[in-house]
Amino acid sequence: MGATKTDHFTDKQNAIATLAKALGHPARIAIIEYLLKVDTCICGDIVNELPLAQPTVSQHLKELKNAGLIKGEIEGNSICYCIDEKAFQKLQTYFTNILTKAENKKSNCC
Amino acid sequence: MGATKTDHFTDKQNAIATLAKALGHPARIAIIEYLLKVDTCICGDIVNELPLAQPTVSQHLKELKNAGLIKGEIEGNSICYCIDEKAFQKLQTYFTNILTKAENKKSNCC
DNA sequence: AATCTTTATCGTAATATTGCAATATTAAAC
DNA sequence: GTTTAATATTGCAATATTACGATAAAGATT
Repeated sequence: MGATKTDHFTDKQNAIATLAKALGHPARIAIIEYLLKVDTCICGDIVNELPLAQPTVSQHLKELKNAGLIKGEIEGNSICYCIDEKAFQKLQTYFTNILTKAENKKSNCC
Repeated sequence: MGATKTDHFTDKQNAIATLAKALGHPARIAIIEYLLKVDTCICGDIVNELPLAQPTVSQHLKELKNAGLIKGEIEGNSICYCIDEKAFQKLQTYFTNILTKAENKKSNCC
């Protein structure tokens, strides 16, 4: 035991959970926010922005990339990391949907 | 080590990360979706809906409650669990904001 | 009051995550 | 080709999460 039983849930449920999980750490939220703050995508100074050691930041970046939340392209000897809008679009649509459904229920509910 | 360094990040970053983390498991996504599906909030059969043992489901419910994503009221000898819209509102607003910012950046970017 | 039903808690095993020092890799700069 | 700079990988310790059987708690039913 200890491992998540992903095969018992739908692909959609697993997909949303994966995205949410990747954002479930303040360092990764901070990375996303930093990527939005800087003007261009050529941003090789993420490490200096965060209170974490370089290998730790690298690992967080990898997780965000695996989840599809950011894209990374090699640009010379540094790397150009970017927000991947598609993933955030998915999340936003999902939550909008939840709110709509919750609103409709309101009448016969606590 | 192994513990998240929450004190190095802003309250807002930690708050969003906490909400995202709570949704970072397919069972908890499934619970939210089930709560939306049933007509009323008096729903004592969440356990039967999930492919997990009762203590496991109870634990997931507790985590969702701690994160503020659901509310639970004792209703006789069963419990009335409900979506807490405020938390989902926060998430939706957050992602809308991210998308807006990402859109503005698009020009001078990959 | 004995029993049933529903939910929570405890204890514990298996696994995953977090964080970093040390080291590797790779391309630019000299 | 050697050094420098930026990022990735490895290995490992500390901690957290996931899952469940056993048990407890508390109101409902008989």
